[in-house]
Amino acid sequence: MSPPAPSRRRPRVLPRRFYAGGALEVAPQLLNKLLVGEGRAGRIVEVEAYRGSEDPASHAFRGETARNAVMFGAPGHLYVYFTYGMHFCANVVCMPPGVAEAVLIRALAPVEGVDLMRAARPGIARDTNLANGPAKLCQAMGITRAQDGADLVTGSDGLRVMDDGVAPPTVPASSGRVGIRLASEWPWRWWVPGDPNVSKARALGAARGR
DNA sequence: CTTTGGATCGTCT
DNA sequence: GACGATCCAAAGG
Repeated sequence: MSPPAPSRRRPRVLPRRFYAGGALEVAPQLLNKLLVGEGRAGRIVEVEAYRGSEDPASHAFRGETARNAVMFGAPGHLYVYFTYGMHFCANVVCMPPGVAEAVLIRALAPVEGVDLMRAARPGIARDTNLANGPAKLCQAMGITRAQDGADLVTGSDGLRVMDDGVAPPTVPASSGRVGIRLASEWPWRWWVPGDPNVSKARALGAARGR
């Protein structure tokens, strides 16, 4: 009898074709992948899908502007936006140029460079509070509008998404999307069941999973 | 533990 | 001129 195969292997960059499909397929597949950069790495444990023209909650719903231009570009790039006058949030762009779909990364489990994440978020006591929210993880990873458009496949801007062999959950937990008014009931939020780094959503309707 | 309000400014109407 | 794909501290149970 040999022991069970280890779930981790040397991390590999996800290929461009990983992002070729729609946000609804890519989002749950991104769970347990690694966001790597700036000497830091975090495992993606919570995501949300946004679909441009068919989704009234999407930044791309009303067409292309200077802010959301990256969403209309090639897949595998990072769309970073500024909101609430002080926060950044990061999305992975899906689908071919001209079709604006993206996956918002909502939470990371810190994996590497925790000291750097702490330095970027002074005053945070517990590791599970370093990146358990879309703006928190940008702060922890050092992501700002300077990384808008970063290519996550070539890593030319210092950021990559990698696969270390940990599979996505067979049955991810899901619920409606957080913090939006229109179409908030659409079940396009997914997370790794039971992970302590998943964000604490404010008042949210019945969630499935855990 | 939960609830509430303030911070702060780019973006689009 | 209004409103966020949010976070945090403070106050109450």
